Amino acid sequence: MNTDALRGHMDALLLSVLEDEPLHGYAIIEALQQRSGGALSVPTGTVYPALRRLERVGHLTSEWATVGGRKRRTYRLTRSGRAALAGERSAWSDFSGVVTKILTPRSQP
Amino acid sequence: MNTDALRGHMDALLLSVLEDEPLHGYAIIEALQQRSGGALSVPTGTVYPALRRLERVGHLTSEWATVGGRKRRTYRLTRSGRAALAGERSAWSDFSGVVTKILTPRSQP
DNA sequence: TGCCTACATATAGAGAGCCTACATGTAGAC
DNA sequence: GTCTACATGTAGGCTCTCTATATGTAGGCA
Repeated sequence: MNTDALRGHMDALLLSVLEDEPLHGYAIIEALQQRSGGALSVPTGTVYPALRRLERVGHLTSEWATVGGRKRRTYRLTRSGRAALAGERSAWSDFSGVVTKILTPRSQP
Repeated sequence: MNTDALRGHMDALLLSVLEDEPLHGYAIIEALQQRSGGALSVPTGTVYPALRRLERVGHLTSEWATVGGRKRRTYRLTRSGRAALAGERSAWSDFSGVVTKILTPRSQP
């Protein structure tokens, strides 16, 4: 799937996978892949900058950890992030409803 | 609604409103507004360049007409455009399914 | 007569955000 | 010793949408 279509919805996806538990970047990519049934393969060059952007605006916080000799930066939703997620869900609902409506064929009007 | 979220889906919408009948740019904008129940207000600076782009790649053809002293450029789907529309619908179905799945809360897993 | 709104098309410049490609390094399997 | 999986990050480019502006006609109204 062309993730270019995700433009503008990436934030929602990232916030959503972080809702239940904190994760590091690599794990987030895997979570997106699993939850999409393998359809979504988001490149690292998209995820890492996006996570930093979300942290910059206050929706995420991060801390470094070392697990098995590897350094991980684990991201966690802030209160603001949870609010943003709720907003994104609502926006997605509206948006997808409108697009679906317009895309639905109306052969016999 | 923020039409920036439409990035990547605008083509699908334009092709879809042109499916049943040829329309000119201004009428396309009104059609999008009506079909969305007033939620979508796409600026002219988005629609006109997009139509030209779709014509350039062969999904649309256009011809000038004068109606009531005003010049209109009426766009019509080509065969390639119909095929593209089918592809866009399928892509939207996949895309929205994946996003909805990931955004759906999973409180009790 | 002059102004305003609706109709109608178009371009320039800016900005956002996603992409590809590359850089760097560890751990463990073979 | 080499390869794959794990793990993070930056640089530069590209596409598409946005805002703002320009141009012009038709018709209503004062």
